Amino acid sequence: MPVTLKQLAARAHVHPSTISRVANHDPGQRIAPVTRQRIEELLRETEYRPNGVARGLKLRQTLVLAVVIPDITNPFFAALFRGVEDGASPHGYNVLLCNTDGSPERQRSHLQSLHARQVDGVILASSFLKDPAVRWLRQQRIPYVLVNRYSDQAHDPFVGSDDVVGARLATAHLAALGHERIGHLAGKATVSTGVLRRRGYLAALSERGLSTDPRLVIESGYTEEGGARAAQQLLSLDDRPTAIFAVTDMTAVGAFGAARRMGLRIPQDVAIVGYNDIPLASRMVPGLTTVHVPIHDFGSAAARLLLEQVETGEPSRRRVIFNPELIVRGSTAAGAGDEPRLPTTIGAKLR
Amino acid sequence: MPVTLKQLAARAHVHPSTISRVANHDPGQRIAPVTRQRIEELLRETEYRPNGVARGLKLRQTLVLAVVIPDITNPFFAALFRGVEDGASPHGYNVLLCNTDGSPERQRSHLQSLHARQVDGVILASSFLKDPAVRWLRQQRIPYVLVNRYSDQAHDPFVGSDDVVGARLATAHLAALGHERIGHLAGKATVSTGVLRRRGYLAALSERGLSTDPRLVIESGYTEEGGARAAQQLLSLDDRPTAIFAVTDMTAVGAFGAARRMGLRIPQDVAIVGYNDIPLASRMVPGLTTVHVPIHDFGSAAARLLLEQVETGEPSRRRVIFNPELIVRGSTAAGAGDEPRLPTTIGAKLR
DNA sequence: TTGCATTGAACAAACGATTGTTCTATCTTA
DNA sequence: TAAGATAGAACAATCGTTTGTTCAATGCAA
Repeated sequence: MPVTLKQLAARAHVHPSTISRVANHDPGQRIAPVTRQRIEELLRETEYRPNGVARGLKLRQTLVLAVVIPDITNPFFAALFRGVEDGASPHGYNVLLCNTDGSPERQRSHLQSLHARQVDGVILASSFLKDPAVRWLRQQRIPYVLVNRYSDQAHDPFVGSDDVVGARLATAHLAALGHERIGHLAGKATVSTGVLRRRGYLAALSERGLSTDPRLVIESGYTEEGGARAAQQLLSLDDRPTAIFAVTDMTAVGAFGAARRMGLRIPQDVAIVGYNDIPLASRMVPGLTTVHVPIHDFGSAAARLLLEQVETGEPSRRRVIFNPELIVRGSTAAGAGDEPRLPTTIGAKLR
Repeated sequence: MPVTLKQLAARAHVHPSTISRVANHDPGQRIAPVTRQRIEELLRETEYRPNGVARGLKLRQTLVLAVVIPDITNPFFAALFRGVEDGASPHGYNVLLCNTDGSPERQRSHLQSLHARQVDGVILASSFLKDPAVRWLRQQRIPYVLVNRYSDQAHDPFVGSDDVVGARLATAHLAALGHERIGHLAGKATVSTGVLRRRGYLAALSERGLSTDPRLVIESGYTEEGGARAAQQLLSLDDRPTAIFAVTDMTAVGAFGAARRMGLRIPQDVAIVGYNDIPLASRMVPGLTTVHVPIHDFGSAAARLLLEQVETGEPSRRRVIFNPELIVRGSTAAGAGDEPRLPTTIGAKLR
């Protein structure tokens, strides 16, 4: 068992509060220099560390944050988590990770558990539009930040990118390549990214004067399996699209698989664009054209916004929006672009 | 603020301990049925949940576990974490995630922080051979389980596979294909997987009567960048190897990139085998031949072993060893194997 | 020498829950 | 009816820290 204040107090023949004050450099109370030195020596010697649980109870601050996401095996969320940890860890915080698999019930139950544990704040990347869980967080006065997906309630603190712009970028790119039938693997109507990226897709089409055949939009969700299923459906149409904009890279990966299984070449028979630019995107063959967003920065920015609230005690309504950026790779550029463009310096970050 | 026992006690005109006993179904004390009902109704109505921090302090049990790994963006560790969460979550545990980036200092500092937080147990997948941190865990009587890597101290509880067998499988496969110069991207000499897989590699070579040219073994570490660097070095030799066994899939992915940049075809010019069978392996083109281990099961088995210790209060020395299994894909099988074999049913798990 | 600051440390009350012990009615039984 | 058993609930200590308050001892000035 770790040493406690009381034990140290006994050894030093002082009151526990005196030890506590020395350990915390309490500015409000004078300690005799000689006593201070004696106690500091003792603290070093015994490697005293205050019990975090007791501290949490007394101070109502646990130094624990939580990240709630659909699934950590999705590389997007893995990178996001690293961003959060890298942002929070230097401030002494530890981070709990909760996977919801997209289930509102699991999200709800995780949040309740986190609340009972008195975590200092929650970073939520699995929220829905009009999510009751978000209302609940607000009601309970639990500091929180929404990431990537927002809930359409009055100004939640949020970190993400402009999904409409990103989706328009992707779709316009396909149109510029001459594609006239462009399909969309859509996210869910209950999730902001689903709605907004679909909106961006439609906007780009109408800006180009292209028809918006509703059969070209199929809901795929956000998994590889969903992407494969939806892409297969799309590519089985009589007049199948020659290009597909997928709501995320993982669904695009599913589309890759489906196209391959159907004997279609990428990009000659069907061009594919994803969203997020996860590390996997650049490693696909051909490389996946996608909309780059700074995933790691999402995480660290969210951590900043959250810690801000924790420290001030005030809820924030700040939003941090990053600019999405189109990265063109082989999955849309025929010919030389068939292979991902590789940097010549080994170890350089692939895009 | 969540409602407390004291507040409920005031509302129900009873003592807090009575509420606590009802809430916990305390078998040691009789509660009048009428009182019980009244209180149960109150608990439901107010959605009372005991404060986890206070509970942790009193019971010396926080219902929090921690997973310590090098890097969650490595798909191997992401899958491992899911296994742990899936194993621990149904028992009411939340899980902290700590990334060390392979640094012993960061590992050490994380463990100390976790100890101060009184986590109930630690799953450590970043340990070194003769790791002082492991000794420390043992000394502090913190329940722990080592995963994937072991530390060569007396029988730590451990979950993993037989690395020598797996590496021999991989290397023998290459030899059976006729390769005579087989290189190895080796892990570190300070890590069990590094030592054991190298041993398996050497064993397979000598069993086949193949020479063991020391220049064919280059330490790559466990990152993609390290794999790329080491592979480039290996493939620049005058008489370069025609096959490479990489210590992990991520280093194999690095080797893929290096080979490509050097204009070498896989598997015609150089065959590559990895280890772990991360999801990415089956998506490479060509598919990566690799040694399959049940990563998710590693995690859930580790959770089981850990909870066992937590609940009995006794340290365990149990070891769970899974059988590694060779998965042959296009990166070693020329011709038809050039493309990964894809299942016909969409949504089936790719191997 | 008395009185009053000032210094330095002890005291004590939380934080919220758990649990062994004690207390007070009510009920049995002789 | 008095004594003892029993049911049901209150009491109180505890987990380890933090922090406002009190207290004792010393110093200084009048």
